[in-house]
Amino acid sequence: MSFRLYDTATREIRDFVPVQPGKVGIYHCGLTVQGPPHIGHIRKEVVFDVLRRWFEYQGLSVTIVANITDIDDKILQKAGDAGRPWWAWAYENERALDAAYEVLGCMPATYQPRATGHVPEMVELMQMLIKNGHAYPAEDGSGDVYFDVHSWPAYGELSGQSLDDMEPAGDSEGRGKRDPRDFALWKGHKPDEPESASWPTPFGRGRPGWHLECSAMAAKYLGHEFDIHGGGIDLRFPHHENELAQSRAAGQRFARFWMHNAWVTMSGEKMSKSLDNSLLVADVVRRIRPIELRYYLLAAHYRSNIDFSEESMAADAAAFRRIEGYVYRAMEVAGATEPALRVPEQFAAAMDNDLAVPQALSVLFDAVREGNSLLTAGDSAGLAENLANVRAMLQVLGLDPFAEPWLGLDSVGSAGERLRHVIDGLVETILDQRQQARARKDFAQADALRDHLNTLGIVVEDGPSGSRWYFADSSRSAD
RNA sequence: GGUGGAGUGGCCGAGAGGCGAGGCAACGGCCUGCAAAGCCGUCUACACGGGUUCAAAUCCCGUCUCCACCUCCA
Repeated sequence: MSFRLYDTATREIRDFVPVQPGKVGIYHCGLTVQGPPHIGHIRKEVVFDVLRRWFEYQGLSVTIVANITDIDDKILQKAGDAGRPWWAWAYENERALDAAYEVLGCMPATYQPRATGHVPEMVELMQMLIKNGHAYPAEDGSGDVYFDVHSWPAYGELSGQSLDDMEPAGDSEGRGKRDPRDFALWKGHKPDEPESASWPTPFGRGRPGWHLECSAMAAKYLGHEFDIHGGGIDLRFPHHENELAQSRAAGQRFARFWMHNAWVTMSGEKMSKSLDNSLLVADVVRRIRPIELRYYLLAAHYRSNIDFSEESMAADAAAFRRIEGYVYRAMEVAGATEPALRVPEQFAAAMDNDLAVPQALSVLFDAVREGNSLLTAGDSAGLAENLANVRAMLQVLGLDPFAEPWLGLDSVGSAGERLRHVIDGLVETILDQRQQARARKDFAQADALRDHLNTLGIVVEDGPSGSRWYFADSSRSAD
């Protein structure tokens, strides 16, 4: 079975055939770095990270380009409000975004081009569009350049809308547009904006108009025809619609597939700063382990909304711990088993079907149950095979606790490592005392020691080969 | 007004004409000194009203409710 993917443009699931055999080019809209990322932003990264891992599992060479929009109205406004230079503001939030990728185990993009670094490419594109009659400099001398939507009959094809049904742009009055639905390719410099936020062009100083940068950068790094263009579903219109129109009008084929992920909502409503219901990644990972947050964000199908609640996040954390607990116990018995090279067929079939992660997870859970039974039965050969399969599946999802980045994530040459070493020794001393108490059937003393560890947030499990312990709400440790 | 999506058991969440997805929680059993973890079992759901069909959560018609987008948005 081959990989099939839902294409927003055609609203159907189609066979995926790469432009170049053995290679996949993906462009997805990174972020406008106006603020630190919330868990809705990062869901998109997790979705595309799983997509990328699935392609790589199949032996394809993946190129991912994720842009950073580092200049726009809101960046200028927020930086101004904070009394900071716009470029410092943008860069600070870009680093926060990179930190969020890393903490959730997302592999870095092949490249993250910044809008401000690609002004010459945008100018070239505008000149071509003007020459072809698809764009025009504003007639009011503002320095704006607009795309002429009437010049492009296919306009609206991505979002299935026709020009006649569209509401005019809210900001169109008093500007030099021929039609209120024309959109800005370039924004002329305004006297009240910092000089540093403008670049020289044949049409005067100004700055990118948001949509143009993606067309310019996608073509530069992925070519005039590439495989997948992605982003959040809200980008479908206007952003992606406009990109598509620009690039096609400039003679490019552009993306073959459009892939859009759904929201993380709060009580059914979109997460947004204006509603004051955003959950910043940096805050959430203080109270839930990042690997559990990753599980929560990928456990639902990427085209379904996740309505965030503490309860559902806790339930998914418990579900993940079921998997993790098995992997730890099995690793203790089976030793350092490497992940299998191939995932089980049913798992692959689910992933091939438009990244049906929920179904893939049901295959994974079936394997975990079987593995737990093998563990009880003492079938070490069967266990090793099962564990290898489970880890192979987890690696595709970026959730293998024994693979990077989760392995030793919080202990790299740090004071944490030394502390952890000390705690290991202390807990084991107490467990030894408890074992001695159990041996002489002093269960009151044994229980008191276990209760004491419990109050410190340490869970003790007795098994046939001794006791093991782990933190009730953090990473595990084997005895 | 236009475009798109959703409503599934106590909760989360797949599926899309017929064989109980899966997880969390709860309860019962096994295991355990007792627990925990694990295993086995129980809880038979698809917004509402019609229709098609041997058979509908799934298809058709109608209704209700919710969400998103319509040039700032992951």
